[in-house]
Amino acid sequence: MVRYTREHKRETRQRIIATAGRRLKRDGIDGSGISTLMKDAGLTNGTFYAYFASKDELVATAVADQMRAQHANIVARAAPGRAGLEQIVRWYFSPEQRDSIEDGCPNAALLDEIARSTDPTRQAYTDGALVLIDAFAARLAPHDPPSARLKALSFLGMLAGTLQLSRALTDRQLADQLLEQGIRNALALLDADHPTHTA
Amino acid sequence: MVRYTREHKRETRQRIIATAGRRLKRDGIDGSGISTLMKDAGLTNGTFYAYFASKDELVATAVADQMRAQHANIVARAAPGRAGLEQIVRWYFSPEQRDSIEDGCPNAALLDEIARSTDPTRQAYTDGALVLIDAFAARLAPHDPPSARLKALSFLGMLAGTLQLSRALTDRQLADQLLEQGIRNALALLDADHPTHTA
DNA sequence: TGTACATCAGTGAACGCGCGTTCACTGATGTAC
DNA sequence: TGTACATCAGTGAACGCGCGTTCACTGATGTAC
Repeated sequence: MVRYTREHKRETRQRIIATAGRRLKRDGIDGSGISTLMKDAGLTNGTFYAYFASKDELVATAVADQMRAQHANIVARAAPGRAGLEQIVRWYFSPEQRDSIEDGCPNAALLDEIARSTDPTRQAYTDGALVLIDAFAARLAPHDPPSARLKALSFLGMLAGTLQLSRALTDRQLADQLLEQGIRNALALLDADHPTHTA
Repeated sequence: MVRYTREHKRETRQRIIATAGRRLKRDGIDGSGISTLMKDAGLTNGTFYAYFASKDELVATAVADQMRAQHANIVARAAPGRAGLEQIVRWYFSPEQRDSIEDGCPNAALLDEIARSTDPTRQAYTDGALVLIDAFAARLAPHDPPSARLKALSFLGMLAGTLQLSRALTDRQLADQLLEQGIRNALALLDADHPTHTA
């Protein structure tokens, strides 16, 4: 077994970040302890500080990683133009993605906790969100992406809030209907003319 | 001083619920301890269980109270029809309401934590949300409110998600621009034709 | 009206537990000679 | 090539602390006679 190599340690670190991302989305930031986070990665609590200076640092790193993964796996893989955005919307508002919080969108799972977090975490989130919305904007206005940035940003907020609401409701049928309504609203927003942000 | 009366105890209970609502919105559910919640109401931790069977019960009660207050203070006081909804939107997306989390909207402050909560809390939230959206629907479609329920529900999700996002971003200017874009999107949603929910 | 007693809102210390963090230690691996 | 040693990923117990919850107690108020 390869152990005392930089590669091994990098892989272990990456594994901690990835499993922490899932756990944080599932149980929340305050709801996830170091011991649990390390156990998820197959390790004990003691070795945590060989990888991160504090829980805060792991949280910020995991949030950044989750946003990056969201971009790489979902957004960057979608078709160009409006068709890609419609793909994303339909995936986003599917009952499957709503019900699998661990594998789902970090925005919907953590947004209000991130707003309460320390600066490094909020900064990591902001950086990740900017990458996401640039990819949205490029599909909204291929000729002039910057003009669509605000629309892309509000689009992200709408997606996350609607999904959170669908997750919070105890009335399953209503929650499902909300997802369908979310698709209609999102498509309408995409098709609406957008004013340039200097207007 | 009046002490050993039902009234006194009811008032104290109401005070705990009200201050807890503010604290929960500020620090989150997992981030607020019993001692702090009681100290906020001018009491010590020991007497908590004379008022509530568990933290869970207080959380569910405080969420219900916050939703009720949101309805009574903001929504029910708004003008009838579209004008009232526009009032609400402009208040909701004002920088003041975004920056005063304690006094602000419980949906935006707690939605993802509520989605992770126990059934009583999710039920309390759902009940409160239904009252809110019925008031929205009555203004969206005064002639036939039920036809506008889903639109009203998605409207709530959009409001909460956009506000959360504006709170999470570290780029203040972008966060402010998002609020303005939120107003535009919300008004556009209000003005769009809505299909009946049976269509 | 005055006094003895019952009521009960509220106190504050304690319970076991898990938190974030620290640290002495282990033992498999890599390296030097 | 074989052996002694250095390295270091990982362990597991412990730190002080705050958590949710329990409980014996206090003392001001209300009630009975």
